[in-house]
Amino acid sequence: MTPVRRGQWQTASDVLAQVSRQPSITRAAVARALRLSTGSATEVTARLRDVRLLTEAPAPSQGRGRPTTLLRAHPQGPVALALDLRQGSWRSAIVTLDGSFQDHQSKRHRSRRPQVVISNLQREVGRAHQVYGARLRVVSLAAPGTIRDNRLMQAPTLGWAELDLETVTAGTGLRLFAGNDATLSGVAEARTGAAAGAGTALHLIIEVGIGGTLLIDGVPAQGASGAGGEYGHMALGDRTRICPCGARGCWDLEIDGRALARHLKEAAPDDPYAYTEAVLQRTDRTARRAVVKVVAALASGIAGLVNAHDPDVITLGGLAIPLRAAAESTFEDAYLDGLMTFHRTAPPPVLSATHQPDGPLRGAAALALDHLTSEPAIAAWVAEH
Amino acid sequence: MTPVRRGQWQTASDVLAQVSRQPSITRAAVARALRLSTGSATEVTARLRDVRLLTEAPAPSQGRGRPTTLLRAHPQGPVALALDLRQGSWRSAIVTLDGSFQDHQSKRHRSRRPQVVISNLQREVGRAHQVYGARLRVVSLAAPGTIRDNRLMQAPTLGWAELDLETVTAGTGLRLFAGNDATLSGVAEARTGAAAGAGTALHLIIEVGIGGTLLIDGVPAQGASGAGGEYGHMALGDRTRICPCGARGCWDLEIDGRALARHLKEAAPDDPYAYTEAVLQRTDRTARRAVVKVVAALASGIAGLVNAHDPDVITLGGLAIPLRAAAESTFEDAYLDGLMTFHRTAPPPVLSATHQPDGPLRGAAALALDHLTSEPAIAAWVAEH
DNA sequence: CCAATTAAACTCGTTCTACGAGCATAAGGT
DNA sequence: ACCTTATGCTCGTAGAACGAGTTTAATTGG
Repeated sequence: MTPVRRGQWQTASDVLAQVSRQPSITRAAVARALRLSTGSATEVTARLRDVRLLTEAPAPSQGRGRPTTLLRAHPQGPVALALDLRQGSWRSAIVTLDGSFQDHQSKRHRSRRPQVVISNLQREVGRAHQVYGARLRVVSLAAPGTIRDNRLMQAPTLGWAELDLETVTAGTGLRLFAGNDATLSGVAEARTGAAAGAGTALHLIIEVGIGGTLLIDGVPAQGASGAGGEYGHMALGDRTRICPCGARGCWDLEIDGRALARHLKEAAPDDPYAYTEAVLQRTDRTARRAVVKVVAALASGIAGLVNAHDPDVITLGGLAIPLRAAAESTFEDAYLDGLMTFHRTAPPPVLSATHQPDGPLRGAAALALDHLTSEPAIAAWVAEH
Repeated sequence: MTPVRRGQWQTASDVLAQVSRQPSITRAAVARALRLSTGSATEVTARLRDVRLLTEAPAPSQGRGRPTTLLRAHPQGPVALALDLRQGSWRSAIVTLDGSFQDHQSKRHRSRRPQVVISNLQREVGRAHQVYGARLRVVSLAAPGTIRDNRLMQAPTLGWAELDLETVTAGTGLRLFAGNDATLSGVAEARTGAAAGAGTALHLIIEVGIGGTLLIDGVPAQGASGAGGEYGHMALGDRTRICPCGARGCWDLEIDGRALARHLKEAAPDDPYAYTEAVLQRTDRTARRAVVKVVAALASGIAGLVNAHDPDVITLGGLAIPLRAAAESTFEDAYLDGLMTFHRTAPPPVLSATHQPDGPLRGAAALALDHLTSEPAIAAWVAEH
């Protein structure tokens, strides 16, 4: 029997991780990045070719010297299915080892009943399973709600009760990675978006309430059961207000359409997202004043999180971007005002997310690829070939 | 020339990490924990003995079977110097690879002037350098203040201005790891204290204000420049109050002696720590009421952090322990009240820190050992022998 | 158009870690 | 005394990665 040596596919795994993070990276670039000798590079790529994980294509020559090759996913290599469940629609894509999407599609929900939506997802998993067979290794799913150990605990946007998401892959034997959509869009930003390369990044996204995640070297701090990142439920607001989450004074209630409606003395909106967009269109002074209050609450909350976590960069998504844009100077003032003095000389930049609508799907794909490129997954794949 | 193979001392490093975390662990236990074959265990320990990193001593027999050996630090092996700078005193200890302390001492400051204190630390480093020579590899320092890239940015407890801590090891060529005392005591808890084994742990300590850290697998989330963990400077409090840190509404101002004094309508205390202890002694209703308010602010803030980070466990240190004990039911109520509903069925336990006065020094030692047991450090040590 | 230059790939012998299988050893139990 | 059990030791084997030397495929410049 072949001895399964500790670290047997270590370098191979590192190479694949590089490839998945920087699609169409060259072999020479990988070798440089991992400080591999040319001999080792030759050997490891040959091995990866043999087991149908990578293929090589001649790279366009870049000046003098022997041209290098582009590392691509093998046409018979392993794939993952990434799913993004949204309020009004869902998306799916097959991801290959080089991080590229195939069969990318987006469909509207005909019914929003959990059973219907989940069975649509199941059907998609089943289809991918049929088309790709043993090449399909793992399914990852982004969902708009609090997720704990692959269970959807609360999803106010969808209006769903607690729900086991494992049913999506039930019967296929495929491993599922379910994650919060805000968390996963944070992963996308930290890997290939506005926070790329940051050691510590904070991602915040406003839709209904605020969600987000702290990312350390591109890895989200998901907590004990994966339910981390509910920054909207810290008591940064008015303690007399009760949040649907069960707690009081939640930040959530200060920074979205519900807060705008309160400031405008209007009834609580059914769809706080659309309501916020509508208020942002208005130019009257009352509306502007409401927006300013919300933006100040957003910025000072962010400042507190900067004090707490000292990130290299903060990325904003969803309504946080237009909100901030609508009151740029308010944002800046409240942000600086909330920072500890020593942070003020070089405050971490607050950037707009670059992956906008694709964030959750990209992030889900990234986590799936982390799994595909892990040593055990490679070893398992090799054992089958 | 010997090829420096990737992962050359990988297993050796793993073994040393085990030894440093569980002093007087047996060789057989290490082999089991790392899933090493007996052959590999024999080989790796022999290698570590050869390079003077470990020694073996016969272990007391534990029932049937051939008795195993205890792995101990080699008497000529590498050591680290751990320092803990406090308000009224400082401590030092030499740490060996098995995590045990030698030359543990504690001295009061004669003067608290930065120059005097720092030169005392320098002298201690110099002494250790003379006594241990090339065996001394690294110095780690815990300090009560915000630390960024080995600079002390603000230290309200000490009353010091910004200060470069690198001077402590200047001239010796030794690498310094400086860290916030609350962060380091969190490391101690997560490694060998009340949060041992927790994947995600939150440590909070009240002295003057509140400090702490989020720990993921025992590693503190220190942020971009190491200044992370300032949870006391999130705006959980009254926005009209200005904090010495420069921000407003800081949680800090709600949970220590300053808050108690406000509630009691007394003047802001010079020494909020001692003041808190004094108020905790009092049994009159006014004092009790003030304590209750502070405890509620503490507990609901903690609940918000639980929502945000979903830790397995929270550990409390410093005055947080007697404060909570003084109003146990208030704490419990406010804690549960601030949690999102789904957390309430099994809220993460809030435990008292077990390392109490030694926390920062233990944590500093732990981080120093992380460095000593790292592959590059081992390779460097081996190259010299 | 043919060197010269350059960067990268390939070949090969070597080193080193870790493995597994089998054997040896030191305790407790009968 | 002999069995059982847990552990340590020996040894042959395999795989990964290295370095040095060689080859290859591009650009550049005469």
